[in-house]
Amino acid sequence: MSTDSAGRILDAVLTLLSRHGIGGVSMRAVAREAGVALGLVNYHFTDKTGLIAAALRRIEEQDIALVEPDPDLPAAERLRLALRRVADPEFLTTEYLSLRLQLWSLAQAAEEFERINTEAQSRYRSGLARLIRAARPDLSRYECAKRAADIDVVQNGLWLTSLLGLDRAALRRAVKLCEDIALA
Amino acid sequence: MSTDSAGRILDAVLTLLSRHGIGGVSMRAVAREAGVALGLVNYHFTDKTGLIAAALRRIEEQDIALVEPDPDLPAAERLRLALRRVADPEFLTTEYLSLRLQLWSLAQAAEEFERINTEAQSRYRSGLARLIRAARPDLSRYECAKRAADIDVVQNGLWLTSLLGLDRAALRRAVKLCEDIALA
DNA sequence: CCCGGTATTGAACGCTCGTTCAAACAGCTC
DNA sequence: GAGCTGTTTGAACGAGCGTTCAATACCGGG
Repeated sequence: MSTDSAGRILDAVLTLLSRHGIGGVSMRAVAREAGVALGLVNYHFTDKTGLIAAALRRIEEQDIALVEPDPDLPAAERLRLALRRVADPEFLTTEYLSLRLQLWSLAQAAEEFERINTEAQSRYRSGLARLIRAARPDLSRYECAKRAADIDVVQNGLWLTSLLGLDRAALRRAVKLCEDIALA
Repeated sequence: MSTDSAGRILDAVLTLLSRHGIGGVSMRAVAREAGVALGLVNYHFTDKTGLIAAALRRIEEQDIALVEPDPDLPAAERLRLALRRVADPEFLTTEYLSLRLQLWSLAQAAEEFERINTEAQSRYRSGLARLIRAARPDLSRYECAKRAADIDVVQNGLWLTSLLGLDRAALRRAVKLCEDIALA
């Protein structure tokens, strides 16, 4: 939770996005949720598109942090940690998953949103490839990128499917599948 | 493409949903896209929620048909066909993929949408399990359901990731992964 | 104490939204 | 052709939307 008004407004956007989808995000609803006056939203952010883009960038930063864990750990441990963290109860809440889904689906609404999305996706994937390479220096850079792409597919499926209802056992099997791909 | 006005209206909803997301679907935009007057939309469908729910049901039927292929083929062939069809160029167009994404993200907007989604998902998964069981009668019913769940994860990831940009080789590897899971 | 700029407020604007409805139109039977 | 039933039209309504803006509150430095 943020304390400055701009931060509270961004938090409000993400909360509403997750709760009701883009249809629930109006300038008035955002102001109400953030506990500020309507005019303040347009004071901090030029327009609605800029507001949503700022909220999008804020959440994407958290994603990148997923594949940049504690550098003091041994490489293999860092990789395993990163692969398991996507299935953490912390990230598999309905709020967070539906927020992710809403962010993805925003891409169709404006070109800027799509650019932010694909950029974050490729940053995430190359971060993952770097982790694999550190844990498995015997593999070529190309092979690591390939495996990162395959893991990305399974992880995206894991997120999406668990939003639609996925049992715990299937979830564990998916995480195991990712580890197998990374370390095969 | 439909010829009756109600069908043309549903087509218009799906077109607009895929093109601009839910934000692009207004009663007026739907009427314009379908080439009918505004009032006719509310004549065929009680309100906007009912309209979108009807469009949702229409597209889900196509999905179920994916796992119910030609019953004359041998079981193993039917399974392989179903697994490959999700990666067909016919289904991997941006229009269709972004439509799928929009449908998923609609679940947050109304309880009815969410119910339609999860219901279709479980119908699809059990259809897939039935195909696996027919191809591999030696497996237990439970094992087939497990494999269907695993394949569902990878397929969902395949769809979602290819919307964000996935190379052809990674796509082929994902399809192969599904076949390996089914026939292992 | 007052001044400067930054932060914040809420009323007001024009616009689009979803819904309603009386009217017109089409196809049909008698 | 009159009458009936089911379609189709577009104007109208009130509500909510994003944006603008003059007015107010806050606050550190002169």
